[in-house]
Amino acid sequence: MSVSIKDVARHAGVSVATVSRTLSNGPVSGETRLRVEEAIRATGYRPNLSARRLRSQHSQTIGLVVSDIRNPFFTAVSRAVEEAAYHAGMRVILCNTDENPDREELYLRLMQEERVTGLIFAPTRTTCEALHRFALDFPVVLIDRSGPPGLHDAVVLDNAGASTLLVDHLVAQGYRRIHGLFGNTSTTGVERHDGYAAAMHRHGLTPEATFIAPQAAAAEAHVTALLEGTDRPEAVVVSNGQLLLGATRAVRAAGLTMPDGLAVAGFDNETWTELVGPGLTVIEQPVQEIGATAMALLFERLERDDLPVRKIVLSGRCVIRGSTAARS
Amino acid sequence: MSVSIKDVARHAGVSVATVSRTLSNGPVSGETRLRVEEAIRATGYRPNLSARRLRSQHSQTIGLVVSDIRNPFFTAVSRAVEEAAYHAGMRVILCNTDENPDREELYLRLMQEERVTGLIFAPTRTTCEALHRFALDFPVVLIDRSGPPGLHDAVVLDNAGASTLLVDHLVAQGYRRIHGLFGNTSTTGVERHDGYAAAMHRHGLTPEATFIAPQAAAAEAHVTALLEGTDRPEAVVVSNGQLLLGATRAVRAAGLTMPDGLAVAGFDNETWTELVGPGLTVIEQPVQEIGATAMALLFERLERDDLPVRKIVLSGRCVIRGSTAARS
DNA sequence: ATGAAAGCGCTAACAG
DNA sequence: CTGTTAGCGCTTTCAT
Repeated sequence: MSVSIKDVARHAGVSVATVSRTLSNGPVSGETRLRVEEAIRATGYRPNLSARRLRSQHSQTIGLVVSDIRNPFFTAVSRAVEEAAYHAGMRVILCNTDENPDREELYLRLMQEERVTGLIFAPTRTTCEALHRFALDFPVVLIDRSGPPGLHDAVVLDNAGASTLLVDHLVAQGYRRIHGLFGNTSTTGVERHDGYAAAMHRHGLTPEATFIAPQAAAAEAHVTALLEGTDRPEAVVVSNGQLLLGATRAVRAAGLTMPDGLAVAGFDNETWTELVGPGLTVIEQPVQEIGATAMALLFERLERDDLPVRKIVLSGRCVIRGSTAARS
Repeated sequence: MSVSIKDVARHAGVSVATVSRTLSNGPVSGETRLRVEEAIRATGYRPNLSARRLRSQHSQTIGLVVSDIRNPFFTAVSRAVEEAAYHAGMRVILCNTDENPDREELYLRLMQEERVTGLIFAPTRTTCEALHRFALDFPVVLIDRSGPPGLHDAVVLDNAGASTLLVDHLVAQGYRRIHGLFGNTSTTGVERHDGYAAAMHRHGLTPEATFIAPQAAAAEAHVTALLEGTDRPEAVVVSNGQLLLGATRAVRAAGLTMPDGLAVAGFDNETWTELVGPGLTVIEQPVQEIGATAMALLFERLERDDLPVRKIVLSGRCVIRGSTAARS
């Protein structure tokens, strides 16, 4: 058994209340304080957070539930969240759902049992729609994907706008037959598709889009098929880092180069996009800011729960590289 | 205030003990059980984990303290750890230290206050040596870096052996003037250096190694200087993914290609190493296995605390790619 | 300034 | 099978 406040009290010859006061800088005489501090050192006492939380009724804990921390987007966001938590004296519980609704549900329950102070959540479409059923009694901020409007605060990218940037750029570079590849589990994929389709129409072009599982292998298979097909597209727009990876592999495996064989543009400015071939044109998301803003929204709502529901839409930046060089 | 076991008891017309028994599948009559379950549903009751932990005196929580979750090595390890925890019904608290000893100390204290069941820890050299001072009363498994022998269980890569693989390969490919670049904050860097130096000597070559801060920018600056210098090396061995990134950038920035301008070999089989230039020759670490093994050691020690201290040394796999093609 | 005592939500004896 | 009760470690009145 570990040493408790009682042991410290005994050691210092005072009551537990006095120890507690010393710990919280309450009213304690200088001499007593010294004795208590000495006793703490001697016993190696460390407060028990479970007991504190039970007594104080707040957990000082933020939940962070994402699909997969290995996705660099979430990795970066999680660092920003942890940083903000650290400065607010809070801790973070991290959960990976693999976009699996069952696991999302399990972890939402866990968040309730932990009595988290607040939750930052990137839900699948499925759970997003069912979120109201959970009767969560702490504030939730959605990131990356937003739910039915008006229910929860959210921080998202201007997905449609970002797609537009990519399509406009490709068109300006002389590309016409531009295929789109989008993830099929999140609202993000849908929004990016819609922006793509709208931009294509505006340019008088015909969108040709496919929704696929958000994994590199799926994208690789699909792009390989496109490249082997009879009417190979000139360019492809790809809706996230994983799919971009698959597309890149497919182009290389086909022995082609960018942009001659296929121009490629996508989302997520991951480390490697700068290094592969002529560099990949991508939308850079303000990842750090997304995490920090989510935490800021959370803290504001904890202060005042009568705030209107806010949806913060941040813009992506188009990083232009060689994979979309002007069509010759 | 959230609903407690008391509210459920009142709602069901039973005592709190009966509710508790129902929750833990204790001896409760079928009819009562139904009434309680109904009450739980009606009230939306969720057990309070702080209270449970206080009462039961175990936290069902694993601490995971790493330098930076954005480092893909730790990202992958953390997923393996979380997976094992998930299956054992445990939670994971994740902390990033940025290799900062102050922050390490703070988080070690937090681990004590959380009364974690066990800790998985990648310490800096500084903290590693001072670890015994903390009097941690839970098992610790070190990963990636091991401390003074005999104190804590550890799961590490055969770093020296992996360096040897790289040097032997480079020499076999015809390279002689092979420079080494190693991180200066962890024991890992030291071991990789030692393996490199020993292998060089064995081949009758002179090691020329530098220890630098484990950041891409530092490696980029250093390799740029090497390339601009009068006696440019033929090849470089680089001790982790971040440094590898910096080295790659430097080669590109100098307008050179691999391996003609500079052959490059390093550690960590990150996604992009396959895609950049002719592909990078790297040591692939069994990341998933490292995390899983660390958790296995932890659980074993929880079962029996009289086990001898174990250090599991896993071998890396050398993935040969174009960046070290035979010297012409 | 200090101590005694209640109680946060829960589980585990112990009684019945 | 079920209820009563004590107590996990801590903070916070309420006295003194």
